Amino acid sequence: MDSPEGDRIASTSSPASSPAVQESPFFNYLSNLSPIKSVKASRYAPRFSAHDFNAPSPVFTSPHIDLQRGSSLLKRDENQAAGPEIQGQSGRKLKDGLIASYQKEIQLSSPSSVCVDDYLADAVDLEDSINPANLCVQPTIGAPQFAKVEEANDNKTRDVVKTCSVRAEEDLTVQSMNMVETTDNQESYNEVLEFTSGMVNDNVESDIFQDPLSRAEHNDQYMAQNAGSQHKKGDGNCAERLREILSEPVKEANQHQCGTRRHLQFEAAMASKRTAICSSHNDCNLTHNTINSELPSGHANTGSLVPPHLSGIRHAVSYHQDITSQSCVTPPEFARSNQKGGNHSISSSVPSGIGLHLNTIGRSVFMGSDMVTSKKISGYLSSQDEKLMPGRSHDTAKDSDSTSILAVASEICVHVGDDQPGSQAALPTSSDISQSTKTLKSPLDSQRMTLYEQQVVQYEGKIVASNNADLVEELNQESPKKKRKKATDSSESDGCKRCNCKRSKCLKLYCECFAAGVYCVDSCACQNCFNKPEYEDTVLDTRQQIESRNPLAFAPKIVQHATHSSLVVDDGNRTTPSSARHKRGCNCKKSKCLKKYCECYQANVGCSDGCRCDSCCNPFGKKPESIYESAERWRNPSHAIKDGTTNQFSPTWEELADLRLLTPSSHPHLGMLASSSSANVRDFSKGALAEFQCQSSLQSSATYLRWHSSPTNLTPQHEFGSDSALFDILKDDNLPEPLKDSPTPTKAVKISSPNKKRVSPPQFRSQESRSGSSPCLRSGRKFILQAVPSFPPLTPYCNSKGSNTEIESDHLGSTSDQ
DNA sequence: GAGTTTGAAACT
DNA sequence: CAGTTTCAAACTC
Repeated sequence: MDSPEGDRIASTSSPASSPAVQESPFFNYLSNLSPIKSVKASRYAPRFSAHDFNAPSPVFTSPHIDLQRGSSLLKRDENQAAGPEIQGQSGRKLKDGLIASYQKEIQLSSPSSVCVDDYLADAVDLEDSINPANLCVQPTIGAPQFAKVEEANDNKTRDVVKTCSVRAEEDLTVQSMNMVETTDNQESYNEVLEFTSGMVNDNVESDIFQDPLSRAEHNDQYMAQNAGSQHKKGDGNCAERLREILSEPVKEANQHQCGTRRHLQFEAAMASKRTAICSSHNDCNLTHNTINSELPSGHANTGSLVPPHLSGIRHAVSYHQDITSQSCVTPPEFARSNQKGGNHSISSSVPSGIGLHLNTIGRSVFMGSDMVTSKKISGYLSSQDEKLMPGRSHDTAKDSDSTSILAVASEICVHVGDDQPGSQAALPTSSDISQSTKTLKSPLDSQRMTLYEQQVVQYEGKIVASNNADLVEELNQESPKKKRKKATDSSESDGCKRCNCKRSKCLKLYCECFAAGVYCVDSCACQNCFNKPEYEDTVLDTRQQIESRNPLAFAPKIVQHATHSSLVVDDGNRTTPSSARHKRGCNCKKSKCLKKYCECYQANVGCSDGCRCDSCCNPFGKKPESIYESAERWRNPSHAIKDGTTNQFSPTWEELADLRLLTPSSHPHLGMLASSSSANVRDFSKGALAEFQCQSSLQSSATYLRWHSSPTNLTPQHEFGSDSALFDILKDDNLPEPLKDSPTPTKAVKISSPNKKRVSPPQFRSQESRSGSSPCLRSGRKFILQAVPSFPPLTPYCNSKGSNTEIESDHLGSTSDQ
């Protein structure tokens, strides 16, 4: 795993490419990967070629390594004209030394998003920030510029433009690369390398990252001394140009130095936004300077490591490749990913973590690779941006980028669905979204894509947000007058948040926009709204306050339980149609989880034992009835009537056994039988389904009872599959009897009821004591135990994910063989 | 569109 | 931590 990276580094460490190295097999290998014919050969054209988006073959299994490696290789390929051999070297040392620290920072910065960040850390990758290949993303941002450059016949003009671009690059390596590009002789390469090396060191130790202007000047000096005349010419202009362009951004640069990574990303996003403006003035390449200028001093030394880079324009393409590499896990999706190309750049923002104000993603992430899409959309958006969002849509690139991101996100959603069938219910229309995104028209899309972004985040962290289904539809509803109407019309598309806040100033979680991590838009009907870019500081402060109370306050409410295998997902299990669950669970008392008052229902996910809802009839999956409730219901069938459920249930074990057949099972042996019934269920309309499930609520609970009452029975995977916690029951079954008894129900209940309102087990225990060895009691105890880890969303998701998944899969394997 | 219902968020 | 209040979305008319 490491060897490729190391090899690559080693190979690139000798940019001069000594004959020995060049003739080495490894060098040949690298050459094949990214044949660099000539320094000046087709500098830009190749960048837009389709192969730029081809992901490296999944030679290596490690996502992380692959990401870096693949991205670097691709980047090199993309940047073939830029002398890739050099690109990595200048920053190599810095990168190697900082990767660890960066990842560490990521982990520390957002406990809840550790998994996501960690997962993306590589993708976001230092290499990306260091790698000159990032240049290949520039065209994405400043496509007009590059087109201009490409069309320019005057080499000097082109060089000047490029040099300016180089100046704008925060990555010194990039600068050196461009310098190299403008230089034909090998000596210049060496000089550049030396210079770059020095610059890297300087930047590491100085605030040069924070001051693009000084950097530009620095470069100017250096160029004047070391570079050719054309460089001099361009450099001087560049410095001035930079000064002009950056004057405003720099003013704002140091305003926000909260130091939190999330904040940084937000800043970066804003910087990118400003950069987009610059791009419109053919100064797109200054973006990263702007970004850097906003980096908190604390991050200055690790400038290239700071996520803002990731959300920068340049990274779009290269990062998309990273994502693509990730997609190698699912080859079919991988191909799709490639098609989407830079859309994956959205993920670059993902590392932001849960708290990221997601609007910024759209701004910060310039979709780079999806040039075609961007261009297509930009034309349309440009005509509407100012119309619909005069204060925000400063350039079409931004929106087009966002739109592309949306498409990417949707694409990723598809991945999620494929990768994790369990998410299908949570993301029922991921494919639809993908299609819908193709026709996105409104600039609001860029503002409202955050749910998709969330999905990306969730995907990265095995967290899946629902609510994306009909977002596009609502997004297309542009009339502010119909805000409320829209929300109603798009009831299915609960993803879109157009708040109507009157008293919260849109700075509380009451505000759906704020809660979703997006700024309010003009279409919102809110009053006295502070959730706007103008009040960025206020928003961020408020967010921090809220997060201080609840670190996961801005986390997606719908989480993908990583434990769910395909066994559970597609079986139409009424109780748990999907592994996606509401993070905290609902607390419905009257709506029976049949209305959008219920967050679970609203998210199109089933209730789980994390919910405290009463009389749950959630058509997407009812809350597993506690053993106590089941027992109560069993003892007092009238309760079913009281709850609105029919009294079809007869508390006899025989009938329960029959009822069990009605519960679709993911069990390999039961699945077919169960699927038939589940298929019928799926044919029901939603309401009918709800009713059906409501009526069968007892059946489900009965199933539970039956399972636990008959240890020798087939494993109740279909029920357990819905919730990883349920597998603990099975695990418990495997425990020696003494161990089984050891966990006290009290403890279990405590843990299992994050909201502290779940049914307490004491009653059940009393029942158990009465029943003695009754299977029912036994199962009840187990159920309580299993409920312990039921919904651990408050803990870093990935922490328990892996182990749970392993355990679950192992257990499934073992139990299914039973 | 106004008023009511509902449940999450915030507060005490 | 439990109860209460506030809030805004969802819903009804």
